[in-house]
Formats: sequence, structure tokens, C-alpha cells
Amino acid sequence: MAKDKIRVRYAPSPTGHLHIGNARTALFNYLFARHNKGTMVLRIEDTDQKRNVKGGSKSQMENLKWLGIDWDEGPDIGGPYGPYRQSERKDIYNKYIQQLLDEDKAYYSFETEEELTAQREEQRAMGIAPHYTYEYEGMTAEEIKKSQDEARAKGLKPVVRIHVPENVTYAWDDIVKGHLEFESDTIGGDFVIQKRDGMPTYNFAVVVDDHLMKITHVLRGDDHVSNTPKQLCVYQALGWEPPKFGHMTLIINAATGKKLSKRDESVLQFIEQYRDLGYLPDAMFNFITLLGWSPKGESEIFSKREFIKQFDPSRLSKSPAAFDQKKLDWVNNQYIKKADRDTLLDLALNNLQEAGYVEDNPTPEKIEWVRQLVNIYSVQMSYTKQILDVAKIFFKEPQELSEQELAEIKKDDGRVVIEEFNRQLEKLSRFSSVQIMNAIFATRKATGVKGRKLYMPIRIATTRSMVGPGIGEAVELMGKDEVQKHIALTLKEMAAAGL
RNA sequence: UGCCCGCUGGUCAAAUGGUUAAGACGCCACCCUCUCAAGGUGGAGUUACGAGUUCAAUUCUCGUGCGGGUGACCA
Repeated sequence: MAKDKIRVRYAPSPTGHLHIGNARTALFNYLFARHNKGTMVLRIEDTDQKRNVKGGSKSQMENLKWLGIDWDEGPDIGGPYGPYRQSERKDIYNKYIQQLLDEDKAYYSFETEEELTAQREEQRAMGIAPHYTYEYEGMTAEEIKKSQDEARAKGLKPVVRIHVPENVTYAWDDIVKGHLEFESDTIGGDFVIQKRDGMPTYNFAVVVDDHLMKITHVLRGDDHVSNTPKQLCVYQALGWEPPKFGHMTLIINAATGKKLSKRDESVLQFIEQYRDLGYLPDAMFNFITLLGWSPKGESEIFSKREFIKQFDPSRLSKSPAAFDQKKLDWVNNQYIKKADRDTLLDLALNNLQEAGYVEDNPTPEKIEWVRQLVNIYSVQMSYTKQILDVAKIFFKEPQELSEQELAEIKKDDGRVVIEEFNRQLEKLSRFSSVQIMNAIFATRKATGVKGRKLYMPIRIATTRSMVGPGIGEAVELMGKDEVQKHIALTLKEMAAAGL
């Protein structure tokens, strides 16, 4: 028989926006599927009604698409194994829960949450691992039935627990971590497979869905390792063949060494936040792929197509990956430098408008101006919103010159240079960068000053800053009026300082 | 505390019994340059510790240490 087609899934719960860690899980499943010409399934795990966030799954899907991840089956496009939302699959789960009940592999449990919490406290106090202990221990079938009937008569609603057999070893060869095994008595006792509200629990629904959706490989986060034995228990009870599992290491915050938690605000963790700052999807895709996975050669910048081609799950790392913002910035800068100019323009325009630096309905001239601005600054931006900061000389009223700047223009012939350049500017027929450079050359000729002594006073007087892009372009973009205003202001300040 | 996992420079990592222990980010220096970036060149910096196996250990084994995950009617 030919090897079955590879089928993987990404199964988020719609509890919020797309988190970096989840995005990575999706990404690796995607790469694995595409590399093997397999099928990518998107399934929404929304069995916890309390935690579901409105619009959560829509936001997840939007951000996945933005990242360049698509899927072949899912709630939005359907597929042969739907529905793809767990909340719509209740009948399916119920059927298998009933089957386990009938086969005596599961049972109704009436212990209340208060009782269970008390039990756990007690166990913890005794220094043993908290676990559920069988509530019908030592009872005959009749006694159990009687006890349940009484509980029901009192109006108690049961949950369904699965019998975890004794002395069983749950073992699997993990794609990432190698051979792993757990003894059945270490997984916490008979666990709940159906909640009081009638919904299945995660560990049960996942098994049913993965089996029915013919999932062949489960790539997920390390935090699911301890769920795997429970799921294997369900597979066994149902008599199903489990898929292959691979548990990817967590992404940690380099500063704390801990798993990135949504509550940790020292790192931006949601794809949307990066999107808003003007990070590029391809760059994010590239960067996230490098979190816990390494390519074969020495290069680290790859297109999606190249990643798909060379993706190999055996190169998934066993040790946690730290989220390195500086590296992300470097990666994004690599992409920005190569990016399509219109794309950058759109992003930057958006950032500038949000900041109120550019009006909402800019004229074509203004858009052209922003385009030039983005062009000259793209080489140094890590993300487009940085333009607010790096190009602030174009948007903010000039500050008083600093001591350092003043020192720079007062040495040697600063004043002479500035005045001469101002005269040369007057003579220009066009206010273009080429012409402006000509004015600088003419100033050099007239004053005999060159190099830094020539350029720096001009730079400071025109842009009111010692830093910035090429002087010709900077001055052109600043505009003639603004430049003349700045020069006049500078000369006034110099006079006031007695120069 | 039980169970599970990990540990190569500041960070991510390659190599897997034999290498001068790749590469990338960051850092430093120099070059380029009016400045800031970008780019180029170079540099510093690493196999957690202790035993064992072996001619040879970053690699295999054991122990110690440190870090992490998990212990729900969350997923």
C-alpha cells in the first residue's frame, strides 16, 4: 500500500489574537504539509465557551493569511471531514462517549468541583501529586448504580471520566524529542472526557477529531507533551491508531527565561502588533521559522518557497528558542530594503497618518513626497513606523540647537559657509537634489572650505540636525521655504550666541 | 513535591565519536563617508560541572547543578 498522504492540522482556540507561539505552530505544520505535498487542516477548538472571544477565530484566520499561511480544509472553506469547529461536532463526540460508556471504559462521575479541590489540597498537603481517586472504589455494580441514582435524584449532573488502566506504559517516538514514555499511574487518574455542560474536554475532542480528520502528524508545542499520554489512553480505549507526534520547544523570553506568556508585556507577542508597526509578512514568516528550527546552510534569509523546499522536521531544535527582538529587526530590515516600494509607501503612509503627520486625504504631490521620504529612509528602518522617529526632522518644529550642534557650526568658517550657501540657494533655478549639491560645490569654491567643515554647517543649518540621509536629498525633501526658515533661524541663533 | 524535557559564546545555532567547534544577530575596531544608517573587512567571546566508556568525548553512560514544561470539568 502506498504511503498515506500526509495530513496535518493547526487547531487554535479562539481566545484572542494570533500569538507568536501559535503562529509558529501553524507555520511548521504548514511547511511540513507543503513540503510533503500534503494537506493542511484548520480546526477551531472552541469547546470552552467561557473563554471564547468574539471574533477570535476570524482574527486568527486573518493573521494567518497575512503571514502567508493557507489551508486546504477549514471552517471557512469546508472540506470532506467537517465541520471544522468543535462546537459544531457535539453529536460526533457524544457518539464516542456513549460507546465508551457502553463498553464500561468510561463512567459518570458525580464528585463536585469543591470536593475535587479539597481532595487536591489534601494530597498536596501530604506531599503527593494531586490526582483523582476513583470515587466508587470497592463498590459493586449495584452499589455504584445506587450511588449514581441518588446523586441524580439530588439534581447533580455528572461528568464522564475515562478509566485509565493500571500498569500501562504510554510511549511514542516523538519527531522532535525522540522516544518518550509515561506510566499510566503518573497521569493524574481517570480524567474527564465530557464536561458537565455536555462539551467534550480538549484531550478527548482532539483525539476524535484527529482520527476522523485522518491527521497523520501532530506538530504542536512542548506544553502538550503531558497531554499526549492521556490522548494515547483515549486512542487505546477507542481502538484507534494514533498519529505521529512532534513536540516543538517553547519560545521563551530571553530576559526572563520563561515561556512567552500572553501576560508578559515586555515583548510584543501578537502578530497583529508587528503588523501595525510595519513589519513585513515575509520577514515575520522568515523570522518565526528560525525560532526553533535551523536551515542547513549558512544563510538565514529565505523565501517561503525555499523554506518549503528545504523544510525537514528532524532539524527542529530540542532546546527552547529565545525571542530576539534585535534579530527580528535585522531580518525585517533585510526585507524592507528589498521590498516593493508601493508596499512600503502604503505602510509608512498609514503610520504617518495615524501619527497625524500626514493628512487623511493627501494630495498626489504629498504622496509623492512621502514616497521619496520612504525611499531614502528604507535602508535604515527596521519597521516602517520607525519613520516617525528617524525622519522626525521633517515633521517636528525645529528645536533649539544643542551645544554640540552649536559647537559644530561655530568652528572655523561655519558662518561664512552658511551665508554663502544661502546665497547659492537663491540662484538655483530648480530646488532639486542635484542642484542643491551644485550649490554646495559652488559654496566650496567660493569659500575654500571643504569636507566636514563644509557639509556639517550646511546640514545643521538646513535640517537642524547632525544626522540624516544624504544632504542633497534631505534638503530637497525639506523644501525651499522650510530650509530658508531654518537657515534664518540658525543665523539668528548664532548671532545671539555672539558668533 | 511527582512526572517529563533541556543545557554549545550575551542570543539563536551547525557539527555528532577524530574539525583550527561553522554561520547569523548583537558587541568592538577599522574601511567607506559631511553625519546617521546601509555595505565591506577584521576581532573578542562557547561545548554547565564531575566521573565513567574509548586510542579519542561537544557527541555515548551515570551522577550533580541549573533552567524549563506539566500537574484543570483550559486548550
